[in-house]
Amino acid sequence: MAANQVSDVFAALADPTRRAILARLAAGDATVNELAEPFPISLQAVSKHLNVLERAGLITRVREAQWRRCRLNPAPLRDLAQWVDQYRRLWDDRYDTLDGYLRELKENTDDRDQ
Amino acid sequence: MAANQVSDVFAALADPTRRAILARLAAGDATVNELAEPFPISLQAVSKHLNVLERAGLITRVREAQWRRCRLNPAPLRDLAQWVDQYRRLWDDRYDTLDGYLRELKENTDDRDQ
DNA sequence: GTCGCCTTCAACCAAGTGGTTAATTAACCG
DNA sequence: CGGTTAATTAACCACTTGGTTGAAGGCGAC
Repeated sequence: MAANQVSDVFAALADPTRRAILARLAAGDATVNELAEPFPISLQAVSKHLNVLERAGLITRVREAQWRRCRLNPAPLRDLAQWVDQYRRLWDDRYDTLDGYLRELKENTDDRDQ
Repeated sequence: MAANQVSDVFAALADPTRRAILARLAAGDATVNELAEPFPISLQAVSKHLNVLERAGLITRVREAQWRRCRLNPAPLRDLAQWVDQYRRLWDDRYDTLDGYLRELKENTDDRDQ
């Protein structure tokens, strides 16, 4: 995962509306109208949020007749879980020494990005 | 974890400089000057980044003589790991049915925030 | 083709962000 | 006390962001 992609994913998740959209999409695909329905903002604003999520790779949109169906793409979330796992030893008491050694080894080889 | 705190943590992590500062602090406490040294930006800019990290709860600063020592606080990262774990079933094949049931049960009780 | 629905594009606005330089505060040292 | 070092605050700037309204594009139905 390149550094700017990490930034894009974090930035996308920094907005509560976008997190709510993701939560909705976790339950299944939806159209833009369906996604916009719960929010007190304009459809255009939701469309902008979807652009941000798409640029971050968190969703994909496919044309389906006159609708554009949105689908959650979990890959960046998986990468995020890996990223935060770099820091697990800082809070996880059950993080044993061998496990810690392996993770730090991994940090120093694959994980050149912060 | 309140919704705005989640947002603050994600927003704080959306900047590569701030992620690099966290990575440095994971190796041990440091002063502002020590943290600023690797970056091509002014000390004041680093100080601003530290404010953002502090507001997000990711670091704490304590006065020590004429220095101000920065320390990483892993709690928000732990919360983040929990947040992203809500979505684990979407990418993890080894996510079995019982585990899934327990997690969704948990989502519907503690995790009212998106 | 024309109407209507779903969605996006364009232009704008207020507020926030990441950076700068200059000034200020805080603490130690002589 | 005065000087030095560490760090923050203040004021400013260019750019981004999240929202708005209005216009336009795509597609199906008639």
